[in-house]
Amino acid sequence: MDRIINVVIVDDHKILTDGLRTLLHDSGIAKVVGIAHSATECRNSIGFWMPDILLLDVSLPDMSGVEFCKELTSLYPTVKILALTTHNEYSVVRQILENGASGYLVKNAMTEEVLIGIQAVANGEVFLCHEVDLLMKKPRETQLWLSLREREMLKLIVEGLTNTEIAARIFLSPETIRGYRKNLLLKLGAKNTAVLVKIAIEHKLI
Amino acid sequence: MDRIINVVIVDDHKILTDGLRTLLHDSGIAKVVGIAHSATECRNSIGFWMPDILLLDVSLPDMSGVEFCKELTSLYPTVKILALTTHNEYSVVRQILENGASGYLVKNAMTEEVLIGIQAVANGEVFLCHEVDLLMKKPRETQLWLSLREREMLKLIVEGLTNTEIAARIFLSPETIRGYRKNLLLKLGAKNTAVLVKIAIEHKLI
DNA sequence: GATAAAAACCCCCTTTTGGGGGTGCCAAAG
DNA sequence: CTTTGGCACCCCCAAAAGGGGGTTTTTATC
Repeated sequence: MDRIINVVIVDDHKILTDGLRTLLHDSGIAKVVGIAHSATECRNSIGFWMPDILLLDVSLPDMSGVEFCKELTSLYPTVKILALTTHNEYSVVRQILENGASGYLVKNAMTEEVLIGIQAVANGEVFLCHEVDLLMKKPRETQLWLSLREREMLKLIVEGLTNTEIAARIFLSPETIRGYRKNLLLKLGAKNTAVLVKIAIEHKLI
Repeated sequence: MDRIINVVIVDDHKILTDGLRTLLHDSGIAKVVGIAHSATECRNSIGFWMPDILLLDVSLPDMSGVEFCKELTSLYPTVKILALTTHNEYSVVRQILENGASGYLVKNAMTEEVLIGIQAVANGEVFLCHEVDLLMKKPRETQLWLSLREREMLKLIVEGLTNTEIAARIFLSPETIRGYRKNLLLKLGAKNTAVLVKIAIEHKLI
């Protein structure tokens, strides 16, 4: 075993991608065969690169990293995706793992963890960096997790729609929307819409 | 001229700091004499490091980068601060430059721009990366800029306080708060509080 | 086949917000 | 010396949100 692992990095921070390329190269375990700074760039070259591992940032300039992850795993099932992001929010981790990622690293993890993670994922394992591992092991009740409908509702509330507008948009009774809104306030422990929006954005629930 | 420039990096993303250290070293123009992953870490060693340039991320885990920049420039006026961050928001750039930074780089700038920036700032110039330079040159009317009172108000609104609560907190008439609230909605082009909070957070006005 | 959770719906009543107007004071910039 | 912008204040009234209670159906999961 232990042949060199081919890696592609997708992240819009050129400083990070350039630095990481050097680091991986110097490590001897992996080689960066491609770098993309957006989903589009990646889409154009991935078929040619065909890496073993794809390091993916969730905050891409042109589309949601979660969406892109879903797209990649269905088009290229042999390419393992290792999320490498700034967020350590339960919601983000869970969403990207549900969409086909094989691992999750936060950017302030140790550099060695990146190497360990790449090797683990290349061997078919699922890898979570220490910090995220702890996060996922916490009892489920303490985590913020919303149903599909609730997330949809939250998005529309954050966009500033009133109950009646939301009702018209998704063909439901305004009373139903009111119910969801109240429940969201309760679930997220928000006093009013202002705090609700704040929590939604901070926890990347949208 | 052209002696090697001593640089310190303050950023909590260890992957970025490690990569950047290698990049700067390889460039031959600068040397990383210290790395800190938090304001506290930096505070403990800066007196010993005494670099020419300090690369500073605004989103530190333990305190606001803007505050920390202010602190550093007053304590160590000879150390030039070059902000290196993810944000290209007018408000963030303006605030950090007002607090003593000598330059501003966004993380998705070209790696070469970092080198150019470091050299420029070391020569006593003010350096803005291309993207930010364009941003600052845009006519002032198109930029979001709030007065001190307005920012204070916005913070309290985002925290979920009602007009009456804010009034009680800062000893003003509830009608005054109402006036500010209306004006904020107008200035930021928000339809209601939900959108106001969203814009405030996204543009880092708080 | 029970249990639980999500989804959709309803009423009463109070508080808060938002849209529209308006006033006056003071300091800095032109 | 006038204009502009920040700051503080006021009224009316309609719309929206929030606090409290409730019901039913469907859809998983055990």
